[in-house]
Amino acid sequence: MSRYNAKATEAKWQKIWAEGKTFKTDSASEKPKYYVLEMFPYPSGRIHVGHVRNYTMGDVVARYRKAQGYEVLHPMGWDAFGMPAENAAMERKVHPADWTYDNIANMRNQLKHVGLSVDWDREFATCDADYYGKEQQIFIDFFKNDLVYRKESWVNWDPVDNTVLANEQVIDGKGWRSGAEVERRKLSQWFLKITDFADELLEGLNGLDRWPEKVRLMQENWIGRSEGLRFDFEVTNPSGDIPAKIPVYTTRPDTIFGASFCAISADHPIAASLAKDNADIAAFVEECRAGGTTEEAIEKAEKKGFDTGITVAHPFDKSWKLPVYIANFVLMEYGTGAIFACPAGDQRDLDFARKYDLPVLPIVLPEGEDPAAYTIENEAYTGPGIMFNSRFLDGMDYVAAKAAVIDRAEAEGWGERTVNYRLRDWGVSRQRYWGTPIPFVHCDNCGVVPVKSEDLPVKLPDDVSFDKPGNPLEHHPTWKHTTCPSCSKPALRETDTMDTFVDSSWYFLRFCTPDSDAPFDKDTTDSWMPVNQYIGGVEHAILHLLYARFFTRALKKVGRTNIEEPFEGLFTQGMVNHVTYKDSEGEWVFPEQVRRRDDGTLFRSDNGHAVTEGRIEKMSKSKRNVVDPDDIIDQYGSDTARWFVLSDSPPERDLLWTEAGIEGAWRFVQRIYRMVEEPTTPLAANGAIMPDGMSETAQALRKATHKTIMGVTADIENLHFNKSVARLYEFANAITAKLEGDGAAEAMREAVETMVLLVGPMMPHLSEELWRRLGYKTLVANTPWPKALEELTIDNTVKMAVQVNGKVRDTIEIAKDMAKEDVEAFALARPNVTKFTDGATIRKVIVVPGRIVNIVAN
RNA sequence: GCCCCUGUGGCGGAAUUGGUAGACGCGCGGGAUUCAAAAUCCCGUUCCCUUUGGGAGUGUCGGUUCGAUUCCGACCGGGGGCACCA
Repeated sequence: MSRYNAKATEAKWQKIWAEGKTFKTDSASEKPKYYVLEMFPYPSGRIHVGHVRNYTMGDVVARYRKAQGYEVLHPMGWDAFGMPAENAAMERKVHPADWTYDNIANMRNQLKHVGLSVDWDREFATCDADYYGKEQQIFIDFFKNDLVYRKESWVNWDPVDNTVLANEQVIDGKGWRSGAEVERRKLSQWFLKITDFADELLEGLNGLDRWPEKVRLMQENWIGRSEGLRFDFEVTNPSGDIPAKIPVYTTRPDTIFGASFCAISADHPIAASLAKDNADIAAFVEECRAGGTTEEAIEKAEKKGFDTGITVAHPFDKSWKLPVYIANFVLMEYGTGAIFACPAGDQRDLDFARKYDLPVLPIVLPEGEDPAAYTIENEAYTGPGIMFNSRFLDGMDYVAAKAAVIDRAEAEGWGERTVNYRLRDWGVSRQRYWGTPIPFVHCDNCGVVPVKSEDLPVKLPDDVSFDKPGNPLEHHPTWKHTTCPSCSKPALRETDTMDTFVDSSWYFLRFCTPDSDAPFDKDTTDSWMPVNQYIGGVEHAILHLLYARFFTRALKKVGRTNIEEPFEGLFTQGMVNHVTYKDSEGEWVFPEQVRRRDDGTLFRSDNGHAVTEGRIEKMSKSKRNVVDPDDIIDQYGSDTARWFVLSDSPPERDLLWTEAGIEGAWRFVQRIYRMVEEPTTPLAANGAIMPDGMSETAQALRKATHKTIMGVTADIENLHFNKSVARLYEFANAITAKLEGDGAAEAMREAVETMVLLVGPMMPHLSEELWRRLGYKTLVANTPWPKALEELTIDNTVKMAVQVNGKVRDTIEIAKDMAKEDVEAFALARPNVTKFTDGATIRKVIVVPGRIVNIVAN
């Protein structure tokens, strides 16, 4: 029996594709365009199985579309800036650039072994000066269009590493590297005005009908639009720095007569001015700032406040005075940093009121409650109801009351209807080396000045030291010293670099024209955009995808594109999981070290320790439940790995990696190979014509062939790769079934050729190899997708189930176009049916043509 | 706490608009081939009942329907997102 040599064959075809530039994309092509993109990888050093799954899915789409006659853009690059490179520099004394480019070289090599239909000529890394220089240009464009600004803002500061930490890098209130207690500091930071686009980004979600509902929902929640009333409280006892008015925002203006106090954030300007002359207030404000970075701390945090002594007048009754508290649960970043509190209608306000013994007046009466007896105890009521205890609102539905209060506020001029967003502007400053330098200069005369376009890129210095904590750009002896682009006097460079999410917010545009002197060529890029199918991990559902959407809109605003939404279709694939193994010492064990004894017990190959199987978890280095794609490809070949990651699990769900599964895929590879090399029925000659009279089995095979074409096409179209895999298995079973009589050789030839073409997107190397062995000189990669002959797939008879009282009692095979009455009569006469209907009265017979007959009898 | 998704054999999972539940794969059992093994091929494999045959069955309990994995309600389990957002 001949065996397929995957390793040698795959290398051969990869070479042919590369040398023939098979997957080079021509932007000038007359064909319709299709842009397939997978989220580009971070060059961590090695690819993992998750990458294989992600890129295989994209590759199936790309190859399928190419076969469909599209000019396909399917590029690859590297999201190459970020902290791990600096960590490596600190730990191993390697330069971040060297570390990164070495990793890229390794991973590129690994990816090439997967056999992706990528146009490698378009490859770039975000850490290429050519790329980040263009990014600096975009940043300056944004600055000139008021989309970039500087603002003092609170950051997580690691006092040991002397750096700002992202929220994700703060673990239990401590720096993830140093372990030091994180401080809050106010620093001048660069921001991008994503909030200008809040409404657009929200509205735009409606048009993204090829995005997962889940992702749209997550973005919607993240943007967090709310409608309410903004109004001013008049301070009744203003003095010194205390202003005459305190603006507040509420989504529940209907509850205004349940107001009990006003609360301001510890970061509110009023709190700050009070703290100047009052040590107790200063201490309280400090306390508020210290606590509460972690979720757990917030959950457990007690509501705390400080009575400022200030009072404000109720907007509807100037004689009604409300105390003003500084409260630890009020956020400066949302709304106006101050609230009116109605304890009966808000749990936080209620907790606070109970603690400080403030009034709790119920104002919304739930249905069925007695207004005389209804009280609020320890649970606020936030549901619907009728207003009471609310003067002119009494008796109104709470929704009508909302509108009534806003209308009055607007008419009387002390408030207005306002929309608020949870979304904040995007702080992009990072005090790090390995990122895109923010292209600005600080001049004593001219202030903050953008670098001139002709001086871009502002390159990172090569000679940097990571010995000292903090930002190496700041420590560099000369780099930051420059001259002002405007007045030419000595000035200082900005030493902040950009958040790496900026790099990934426009790379898909650069791929369209990677050699452009501009960030990208507008016309060509617009001809490719939007990305027709974007594929990546759901972990990017919010940040990356929202930032990319914002960037595209912002780039439209500055005139660089006419596109609004970057990704027409989005697919989020699941993770790859594997069982975990632990040995008797409690140490995690790599799967390849696990051996099985005859009695089924497991042990470690290196030291013989007993091994137990643990939970199935996401592959992670720390738990050692990882499989190296290189090993798999070396042993079974890329096609086997590709086939396996597409099998079984729906692509959006997690995939369980098993040894048995990969072997199953390998068996299938061999099976297809044998279909060509050792066919059970000899194949007709290449190009043979179907004879007129064909045997029943030959016709059945033809029918299976064309049904499979239809099914697999629909499945790939809908990204249901697991279903197309199942269909191809079924088709393989049909091919191996007994075949004889006239036309057998021709039907077999057609079936096998179809199989080879249909598996092409999934197992491209095997497909090319067999296509050649079938006598073709062309590449499958350049061969059109097979077309189903629909007339062959139509059945003349149908099988129908016959139910009696909803239970299946018989199946009948009848002519497809048999009249309803005839079907009914036929079914009623069947012995398996009469057995159940004899002695009963037939009440009703339901005939659904082609599907079912149900006889109701009792 | 709020929002969302999900629950089908030993396992991963199929099942147009409600119409024969369990396709396909894995695993397992049996057989063929072989001196033997690997590989390959064939048969069986939801559970229960004594079989020809019947009964139950898609997390649980109800509802709508001739008919529910599919639609509706309540509950239970698993997963995800957000989180003091006024």
